[in-house]
Amino acid sequence: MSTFYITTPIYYVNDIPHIGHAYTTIMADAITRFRQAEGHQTYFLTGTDEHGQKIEKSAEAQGITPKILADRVVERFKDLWRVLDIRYDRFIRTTDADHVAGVQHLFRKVLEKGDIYPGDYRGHYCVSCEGYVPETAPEAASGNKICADCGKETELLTERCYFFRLSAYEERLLCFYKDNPDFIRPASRMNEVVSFVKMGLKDLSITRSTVKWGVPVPDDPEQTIYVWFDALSNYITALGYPDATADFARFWPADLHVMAKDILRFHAVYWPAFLMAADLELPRKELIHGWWLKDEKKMSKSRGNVLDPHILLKYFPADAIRYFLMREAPIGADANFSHQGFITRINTELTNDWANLISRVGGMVSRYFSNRFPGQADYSAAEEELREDYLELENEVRSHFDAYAFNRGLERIMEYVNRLNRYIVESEPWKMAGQETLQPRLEAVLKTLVRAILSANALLAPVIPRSAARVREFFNHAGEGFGWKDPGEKFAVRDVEPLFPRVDPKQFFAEELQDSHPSPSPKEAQMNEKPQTPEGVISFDEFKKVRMVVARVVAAEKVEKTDKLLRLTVDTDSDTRTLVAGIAQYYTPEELVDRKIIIVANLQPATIRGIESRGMILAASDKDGRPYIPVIPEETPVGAIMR
RNA sequence: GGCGGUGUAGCUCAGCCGGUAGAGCAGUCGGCUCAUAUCCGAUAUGUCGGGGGUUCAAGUCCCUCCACCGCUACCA
Repeated sequence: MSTFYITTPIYYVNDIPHIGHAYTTIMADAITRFRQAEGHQTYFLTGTDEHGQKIEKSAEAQGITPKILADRVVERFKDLWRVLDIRYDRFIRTTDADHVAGVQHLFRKVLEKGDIYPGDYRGHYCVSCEGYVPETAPEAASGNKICADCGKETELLTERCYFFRLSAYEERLLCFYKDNPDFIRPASRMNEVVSFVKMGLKDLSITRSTVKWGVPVPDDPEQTIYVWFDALSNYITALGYPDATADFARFWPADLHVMAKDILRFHAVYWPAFLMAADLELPRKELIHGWWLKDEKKMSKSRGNVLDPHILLKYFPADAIRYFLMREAPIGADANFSHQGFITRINTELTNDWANLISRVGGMVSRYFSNRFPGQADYSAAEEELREDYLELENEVRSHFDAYAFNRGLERIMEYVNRLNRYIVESEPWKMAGQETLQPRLEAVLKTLVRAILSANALLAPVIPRSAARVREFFNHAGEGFGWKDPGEKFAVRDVEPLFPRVDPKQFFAEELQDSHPSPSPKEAQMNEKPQTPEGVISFDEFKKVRMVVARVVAAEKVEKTDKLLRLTVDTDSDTRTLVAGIAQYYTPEELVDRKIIIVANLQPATIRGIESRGMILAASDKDGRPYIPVIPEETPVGAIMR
């Protein structure tokens, strides 16, 4: 029997589960169920990443141990997976003893091989946050980086740690990508990976002495193993690595790692390199999906636009959420989540088309045959056509699902559902009902509909398993595999109950979005007929958000190795700040010094050419992009606000 | 700047190896009554981002420009 090993990332317990976690996990679950229906023996792994400084600190803040903190969050994940009908084989935690042992073994093995070596890590360390900031962080005038969390300057720190010899794997990785062009799906992501590796790989520091909450380095208890070496290893330790367990032999290498695009590099570059270093086989494929956006923006805790699946679960069954997420988003692209879109999709496709089809067919079988077919059906070409259409549908849907294009597959299934609804209207069974001679025809029509429903139901089952099981119950059919369903000529059915009760959009928006979602998207606001400023017009309040002040240029210099950039130091009265402007081709530093200009003072800082630019200079721009800096009357005080 | 992607009906998107535009939703009109006020049919709207080129024929190939997005070591 062929096997299929699939994983989600392990989720960081610093965050409580949200729709993004749900998306990845539902996708993996649907794929698992699909592979099962195809006859594969599957192993589905998910879990949590529990180590690291953030956990250490937030546990400290709550006055509990990191493990207790993790235990609590883990329960929330498991609860959500239970509610969403996620059927995993193992929920691994990086604090599991076998994982810890496995990571240590892996570390030791690569160390002995020589691809892990001790060295010094130099980084920009934030004392108050007790952590390193990334190289991409903005830089202060002193040359030190600025910590994104607290805004304080960092200091350059050197600490002893272990490095992984990632640089040695550049060629081998590129070869691997070349030989396995399908390794990363969708293909566009593969290009990103290849170009990243081609730019050159630096060795990776994989341990920390500043972090205590982690897997200790074997024989060097001062050090703990840092995030990625620890976390990625879960995919093999879950199967029993380093022991030659039956699971490991049967399921490794993984057939599919599913993840969101933000952790692509770690899975597509670091992970294969680690495995090569350990002489292990590489995963076969990695499926990268996009993000769910809210109001066109990435959901984030700080933005407060995170979508909690529990709100939807109050109104809709888990299958509705599963269906929507799989149906709505194209394979690798970001998708926008809107409640309006959600309700419309569920009400039209699942309620009106699919559930109502089942309801009307079930109703007729009950009324006209008392739920039991006599077995005297008189079939015509129309019924045979329905069967043939189904077989064609199944081929297409399976190949879509095989390519993980669930949106396409589900779309095709709905076409078939529409086809069935049309068939009912065309055959007009209610007109046959009263006529004795047409009973065999009526039986043929309804039976064929039940068969078609059961068949389509099997295709839907990986995505909406719970309602699929109910449909099987309604029609007394146990088989979960694919194919044209034939329960026999004399089969009996049960009474059918509503599958996806209609949710009234008005009620949903009135009750739910008011309390739980203080800022509905513009579209939804319009649905609620709230007043809106006309397109292209901003309100006075919106205008007031922009803080423009008069500033005096204290110093100006060209940014080295650029043609267009000037680095300006300006005095705004309340502070002195640096900003970068792309005006060097038209203005010399000399003519700007001491001049008064207008700057946007509350613009989000950006790092340009390694310089943090806090604000932007206001200038008119002609169609060629040439800037014209307005002249400010000499007597204007520095710090004056424009309005 | 480099590499990649996207730009098609009001909205969300299909359109493979080129043959004079499609679906769903929303809108309008009509039909049915078995069904969760559900279903079925018909129907308006598009210079397929702009410009140029190849071709008998181009959303579909080539060039170029614009906008937006992703990765990345630079024009806020």
